[in-house]
Amino acid sequence: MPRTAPKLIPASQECKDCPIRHRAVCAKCEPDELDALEQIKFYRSFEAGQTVVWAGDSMEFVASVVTGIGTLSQTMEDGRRQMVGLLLPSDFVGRPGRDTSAYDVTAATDVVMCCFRRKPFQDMMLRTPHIGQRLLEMTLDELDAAREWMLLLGRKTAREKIASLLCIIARRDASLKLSRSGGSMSFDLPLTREAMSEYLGLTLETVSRQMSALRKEGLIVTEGKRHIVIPDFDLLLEETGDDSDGGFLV
Amino acid sequence: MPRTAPKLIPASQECKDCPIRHRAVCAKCEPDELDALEQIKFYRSFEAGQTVVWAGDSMEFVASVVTGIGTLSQTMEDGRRQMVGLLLPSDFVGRPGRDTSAYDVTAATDVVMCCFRRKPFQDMMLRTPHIGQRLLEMTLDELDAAREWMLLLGRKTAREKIASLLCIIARRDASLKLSRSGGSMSFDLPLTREAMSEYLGLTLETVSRQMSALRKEGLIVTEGKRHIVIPDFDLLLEETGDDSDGGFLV
DNA sequence: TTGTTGCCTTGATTTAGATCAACATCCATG
DNA sequence: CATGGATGTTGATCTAAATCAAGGCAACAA
Repeated sequence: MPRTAPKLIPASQECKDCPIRHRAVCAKCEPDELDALEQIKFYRSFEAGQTVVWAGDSMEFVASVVTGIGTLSQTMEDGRRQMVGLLLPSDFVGRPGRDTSAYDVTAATDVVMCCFRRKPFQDMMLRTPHIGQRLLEMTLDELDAAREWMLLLGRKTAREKIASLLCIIARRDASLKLSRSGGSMSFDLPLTREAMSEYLGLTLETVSRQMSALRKEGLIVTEGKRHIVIPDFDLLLEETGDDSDGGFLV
Repeated sequence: MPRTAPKLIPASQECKDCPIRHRAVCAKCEPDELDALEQIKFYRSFEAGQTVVWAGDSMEFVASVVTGIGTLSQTMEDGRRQMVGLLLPSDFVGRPGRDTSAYDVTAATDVVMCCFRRKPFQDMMLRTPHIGQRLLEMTLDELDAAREWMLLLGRKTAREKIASLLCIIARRDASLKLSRSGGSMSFDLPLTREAMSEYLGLTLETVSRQMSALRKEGLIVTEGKRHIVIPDFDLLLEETGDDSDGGFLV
């Protein structure tokens, strides 16, 4: 599938003077622009499970995830919940021009965010077109990801959903590029079974059962509840129902 | 839900000299920018059911829908299909910077598109920041719509899905603003039962059954297969499972 | 007029995943 | 080191939607 993977700015283009390299917003920043960003920037950290903002609450900043993993979710009146966004390091949170959050934003693991006060950030976007251009790129990538996710929600079986989620996390979690060797890779699942079920549009029981099934068949190996080893990534990929080429693997 | 409705540019800001008012891309255009757009613009029309491009095919233009309704769909190897985008007049098609279509683009009704050659359009975006800004706005709106759609696919019942789709079309189809009177409105369904099922992640039999159920209960009235009358919009809205305020109703 | 074709509807049956329920494991804490 | 709460697993049963199957109806062509 032709989904474009979120582009990471090559290290050579990062803002070296920037204490944290918030690649999301200042990939091409000039010194004066960087100064301006510094002026309106602050950090916030959240513990695993903590809510960053509730849907409908006012949000006086936009932010970029520095470390950890967050989620965006929608809740129906009767409590049914669907995750609609997964936030990984360098992902952008918040919509310039909107002053309340459209979604519940939650820290799945401990999270550090680099925040920018919203109003001055918006002003800066007007003066600095490449920030908007970068944001457009990122938003288009997110839209592609959302559409891939819609296929998963609408048409995949529970087994395919689980395999897809594991492959998505394995692919996107930069931390485990290191622990990859041969066809095998391993990582810590950043999501509880409940969070996985909210991601996939399933119940947590079904998630648990399918995880057990994949384990029994040797497609995954678990160490404790959360640590996952994928002995053969291509084998797991075949269970996702996606085109064999993997499409958006980069 | 705080989804922002796609913003239509007020008539006062439209390009009066532009034969079709492709509001999507030239809301604030200066005369010289308008000229540049005219240079790279052409029209194409498609019959209902015709495919505009297949996923993976090269697409040498980006476009704005002038009239009619189109769809974006993804297909799995075994033929399972999921619609991932609905294109209504003024919606934008194609991704600047990408030369092949990520999705099957299909005309649901007869469609006219205002196309711009991709390369020059991209060049123009670099020179003309407000086009990019407008595109960012539109992409963020689409992302919100996609996330609403994810909630529908992941968590709603068949009945709620059908009610939601009818409300979405009723709300977005500008043509029927006119046929609204009191709480009732009516319109021609632009989708076949099969297309509805691809939108909703259901089978066409389930779509048909739920339509019949809503008809029997008087929530909708049908004239022929395709013409729908909604006697009381609020009553139908209650069947969608969404928050009572409707959220993104404008 | 009589096929033929494309949509749509309805009925009978099956099934994947939900729901209800019990129990296991792992910590953190008094 | 017992206690309690959060998290995860597994089993039994139920059900919403899928699947399989048969027709209906309008448009159109021979």
